[in-house]
Amino acid sequence: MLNHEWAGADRVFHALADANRRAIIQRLTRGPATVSELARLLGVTVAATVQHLQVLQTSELVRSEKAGRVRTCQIDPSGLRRAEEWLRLQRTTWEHRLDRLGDVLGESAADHSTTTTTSDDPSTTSREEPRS
Amino acid sequence: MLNHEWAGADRVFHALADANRRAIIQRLTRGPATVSELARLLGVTVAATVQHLQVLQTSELVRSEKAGRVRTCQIDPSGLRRAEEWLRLQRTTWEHRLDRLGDVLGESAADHSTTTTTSDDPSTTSREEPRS
DNA sequence: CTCATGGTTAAGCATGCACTTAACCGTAGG
DNA sequence: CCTACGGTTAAGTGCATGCTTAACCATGAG
Repeated sequence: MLNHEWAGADRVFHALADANRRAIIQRLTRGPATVSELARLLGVTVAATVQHLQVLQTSELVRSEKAGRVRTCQIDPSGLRRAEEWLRLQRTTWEHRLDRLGDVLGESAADHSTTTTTSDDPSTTSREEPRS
Repeated sequence: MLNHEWAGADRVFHALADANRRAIIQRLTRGPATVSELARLLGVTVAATVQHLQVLQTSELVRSEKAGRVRTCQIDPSGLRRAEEWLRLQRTTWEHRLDRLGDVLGESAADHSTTTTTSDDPSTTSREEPRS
């Protein structure tokens, strides 16, 4: 149930894959910052920072507004939440399977058709994006 | 506090950045699978699948054992947990900041030196990896 | 107006990455 | 032994990515 809309997962995780982008997020959790502040923090050009910010914004990890000629960036929680939920879903699914498996082993402790628990469910999962 | 050891974060998030690797994880939460099963699921070569599995293993997202000539893969929860915790830390840090900000706005509602809450904490965070 | 500051955009480049093919190894089964 | 199957490894290829420089736009200060 609630397979939700893991469409954006690709964007979010791709954004999180870069150390500098994670550093931006980490910084912004402490409070808003301007583009050049972030650039100084990362030790890269302002141009590079802007590119990172574009990625972070399209994945809904960061929001930003322009006041005068200064752009101020801050955290957008929706992206973080999405990633967090995807991970939690995977972990809980895995844990529930272990629970069921424990039940079976507890009830009929004699019969164990062992690791052949595989491949008996053809396509229940429905991939998120079968790649482009 | 508890800045822990976000060293492996780079590996984990890089691993999670690929849609096919996430598909592997998603599949393995339902139960173990062999290499060729995963290859068939992804619609790519067995060779490509092995490469993905190497990435997933070094980031502690998947474990695997070889029995005879068949390698069986399953979830390794430690990687998932690490990623989940990093995200949770960022989100909670951000939320706590909002709380403190709410306190200030509640107590001394008159004085607001507004959005200048920025840049007054030079380097409290200590980057995880200042990039190679 | 003029200059400086903060940001945006466009190439260009070098590296990394996902995938393929192809040769190869090890374990069954006949 | 011989063949088939599951997996591993090594090149090689094409595309994406992260960064830089450089030209450019817009706003604020003198």
